Amino acid sequence: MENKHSLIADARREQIIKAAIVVLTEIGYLSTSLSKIANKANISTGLISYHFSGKEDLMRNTLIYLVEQERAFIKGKVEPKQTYMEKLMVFIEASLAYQGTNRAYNIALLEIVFNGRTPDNVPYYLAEINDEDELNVLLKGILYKGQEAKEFGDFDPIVIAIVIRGAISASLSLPKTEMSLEDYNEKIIKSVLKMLK
Amino acid sequence: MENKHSLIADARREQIIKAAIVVLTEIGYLSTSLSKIANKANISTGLISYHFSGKEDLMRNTLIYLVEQERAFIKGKVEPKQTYMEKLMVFIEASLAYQGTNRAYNIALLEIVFNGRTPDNVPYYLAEINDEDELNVLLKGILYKGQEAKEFGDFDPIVIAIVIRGAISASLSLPKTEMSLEDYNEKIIKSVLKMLK
DNA sequence: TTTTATTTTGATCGTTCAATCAGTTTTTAT
DNA sequence: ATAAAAACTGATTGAACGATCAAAATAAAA
Repeated sequence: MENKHSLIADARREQIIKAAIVVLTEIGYLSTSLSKIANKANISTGLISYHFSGKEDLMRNTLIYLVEQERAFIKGKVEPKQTYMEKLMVFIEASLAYQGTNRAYNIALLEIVFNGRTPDNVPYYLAEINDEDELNVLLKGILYKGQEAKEFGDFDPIVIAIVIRGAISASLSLPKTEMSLEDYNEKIIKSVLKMLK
Repeated sequence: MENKHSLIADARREQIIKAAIVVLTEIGYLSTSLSKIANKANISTGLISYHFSGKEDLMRNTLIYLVEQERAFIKGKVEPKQTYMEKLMVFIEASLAYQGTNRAYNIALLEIVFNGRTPDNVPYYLAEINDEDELNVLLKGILYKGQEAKEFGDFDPIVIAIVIRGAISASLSLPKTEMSLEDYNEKIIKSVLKMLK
């Protein structure tokens, strides 16, 4: 049904989304307006409404775009690895690296997650989509299969997945003076390994 | 300098803050307006401006109020304990319990943290106040002193503190069907103990 | 009681915003 | 070359908001 691919429209939509990401990062969701996004993209305000059904729709599509970027990056690093131990370590390393090198993307994502709402008016950050979140599924899968393959010991994959993802998220507000991302990565992996015993 | 205590004014300020918490939880920061808060508190809009210098000021004071509530609750549970191991376990348990029984407060806090900004226009969630955060100081202190007292093994208290607080925060979006708070508490403590070895 | 200070109201002002749409330009199809 | 469709502009509209303030009500002080 969604075959209505116009290359021009697709390129324009991506341009608008990228402008939205920049504006969100610069001034936050609260101050972000369609006219500021249009200005950043050097287009008219009406054009945004032409390509998106409204501000909510633009924000939802921007969120989808941001999630997909991160997902593709991490999945691409994890898949080639053979053992589940390697997959897990690369998952953590790639997640931290992505956050470090794409800070603007992460901030924009947070701004949307904590302000945007689903069509039922439920905040994204409270919506139970987290379960279906592909990265969560990937991580839980690694942990579970690693147990089956006797690479890991006994633990609840759901809980450990939550802990690992929490540790990754926290890297955003790492006091830069105290610890580098590399140090943090090393220490997190060390701690995680203890939990897998 | 701040001795200007009028009991009437203080009570009114708290009434406004509590109304703000309810509105924030119900409709989120984005949709929260002074008139909606005034309406919830059954007062006129102008009265809010009389007691607070503006919307930002009200939100900042509401954040302070919310942080203080949680801090007092947790610190009250932790302090009576003797060993650092006990203190740590109670810290986790009390944190989870507070989040479970004060969901509205937690949601309001998140709404402000992810939308409010410091006077320098830095988002709270990116401001490096996290270090100075009293609960963080408390937790890091427990871990550090527990090491000194040979109750715990070798690890970086800063990293472990981040991991533990991340796990606590994540409880907000725990899939209720999959796991109870008690289960989660038990499993988190089990995992944390492994990390302290 | 009278005066003064504090507290409260509610209407109003200027601003910002999302959305709309009539009209223009550009692209595509015939 | 012509017609039709798609892409785009920018001004406008109406709603919501934060802030302000003159005036009213209440409380405190004299």
